[in-house]
Amino acid sequence: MPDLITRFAPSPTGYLHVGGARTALFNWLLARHHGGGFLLRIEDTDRLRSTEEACTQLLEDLRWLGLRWDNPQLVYQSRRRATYDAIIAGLISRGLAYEAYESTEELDALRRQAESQKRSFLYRRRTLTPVDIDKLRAEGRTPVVRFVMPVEEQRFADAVLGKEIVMPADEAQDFVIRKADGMPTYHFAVVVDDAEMGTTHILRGQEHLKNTFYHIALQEALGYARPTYGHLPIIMNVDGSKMSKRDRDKKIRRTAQEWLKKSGAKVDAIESTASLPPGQVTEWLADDARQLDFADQSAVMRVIGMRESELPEILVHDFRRNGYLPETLLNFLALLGWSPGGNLERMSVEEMTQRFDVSGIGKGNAKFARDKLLAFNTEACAAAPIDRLVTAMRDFLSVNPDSPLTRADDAQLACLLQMKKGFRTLREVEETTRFFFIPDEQINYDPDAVEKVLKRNDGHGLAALRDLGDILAQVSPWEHAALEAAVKQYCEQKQLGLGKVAQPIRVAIAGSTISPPIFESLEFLGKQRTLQRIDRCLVNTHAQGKIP
RNA sequence: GCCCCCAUCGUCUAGUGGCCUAGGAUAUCUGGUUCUCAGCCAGAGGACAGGGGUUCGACUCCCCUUGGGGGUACCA
Repeated sequence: MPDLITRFAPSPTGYLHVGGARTALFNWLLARHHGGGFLLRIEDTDRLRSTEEACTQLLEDLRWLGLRWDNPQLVYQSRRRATYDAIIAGLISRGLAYEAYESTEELDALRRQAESQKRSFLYRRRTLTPVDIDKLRAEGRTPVVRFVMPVEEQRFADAVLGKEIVMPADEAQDFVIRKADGMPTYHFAVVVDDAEMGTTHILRGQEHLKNTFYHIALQEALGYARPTYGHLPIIMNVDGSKMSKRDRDKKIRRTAQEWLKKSGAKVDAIESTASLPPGQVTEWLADDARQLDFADQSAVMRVIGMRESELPEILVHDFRRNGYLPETLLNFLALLGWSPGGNLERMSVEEMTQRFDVSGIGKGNAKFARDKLLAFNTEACAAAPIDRLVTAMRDFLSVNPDSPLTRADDAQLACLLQMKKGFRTLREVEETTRFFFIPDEQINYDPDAVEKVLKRNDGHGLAALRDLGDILAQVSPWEHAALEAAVKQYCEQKQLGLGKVAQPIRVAIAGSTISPPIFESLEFLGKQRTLQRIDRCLVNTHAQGKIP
């Protein structure tokens, strides 16, 4: 057994949040740095929020990031009821825990009352006679179990904050350890499981700072060793708001409402086009508290013409779908709150592991600014060997199955990646090269591009395109060097800059003013398809009139 | 309301009493390169929240104010 054991203990509520990913990463780095163990546990004691699908998604994200856990058998808290119950029975028999019967409403009233007196509400044990208990039970109340918190000062040393955190005796209160539905609360399960799993170090979010007093009191009552605690600062949005999984849903909701207003379409049109059950979108739009699941979100987005890149990236899965490399995300996340010291920033996973140290973790909250992540990703992609990029592209396509690039073979992907070198994300590669894989007749010409490049200046662009169609037809072999030579010769002849000639070809083959370098693009597209697209473009543009 | 944590360029951060006229990254701006987008190259501007102490000397230590964040659940 290694002498340092960390763990990551998420609740399965869907794809992994970047905040959770960072917590996992720090625990993983700490374990790896010391040659210790990193364990995974699923905290699914909230029956309403936990689903099996969510759990699968969570594990998928951790695997994608490369954060491997060491326990082949995952620990699910929901399957450990018997263990918890036995320990709770022991506490009750020792007088360290007891049943309490107040309803939620009664407790709320007490809290409000305390607040009106400008103090905080603390639950302390009230003595109940057997007669009282019979009466409460007769009323049909199901008790919770509360732990008898010792009324004394509690303190622990926080490894991240670098100081002792103290709770004075008069803040002690008896907290719930078993809910009325029989499930343990988080506070109880976390303490028991960490002890049984041999956890020695716990890095977790700062929202748990004050819970730690409950946990150490429980550890003392149960004779467990106290792990080292470190509370991590929280990751915020750039505007200072909390980064929430709901931001995604909110944004889709807002865009859908705008779309409905603008297009004048009915809600059920969205439902039928997206092939969702009738009423689902209607109910979702009517109720702010509702959320669509991932697949349904995508379906709605397709109908209202919303692109993935318009969504706030909150989940690890969002970054995967938008074409970031996992190692880049890890590097960036690590630097959100941790610094190895000095000016070192770009690090491989190995370097991070080597240098990781809890004392280098910052104490203040950090805002999640994407532009720096983008820069990291650009650099990492530029530095990555081509086969790494092909693998990453395959992975990207596996979570973007609608992309026409799924039809490309590995050699083609490698070629695209090389043509687009300097790209920022794999999504950018996808968006700027998908025209290669779309049937010629499905190329849409961007009206602005057609106007600017082909029609403006008395149709010089169109004229050039017509000439080039004939010139390109003569080029052999169909390779970028030969193509370049032919086109440049034409430029010289006509006293034209290359830009005046390349752009019309670009619009003709890609439908827009953006593509990989033009001669390589022509080579990739092939002679026949290039000439077909030029013809089609000429015909289409003529059909719209205004031809010189 | 009550309790707790935190505070360096827009953002992420380096800095642990003199090395700081505060370093890096990113973003921004200006120039250059290029067939588009991106990239690349060169340069510029930009921060120690405020006020008190302590000290020969404070970005660094202490206190207060302000600001930000968290908790205050039979959620985790």
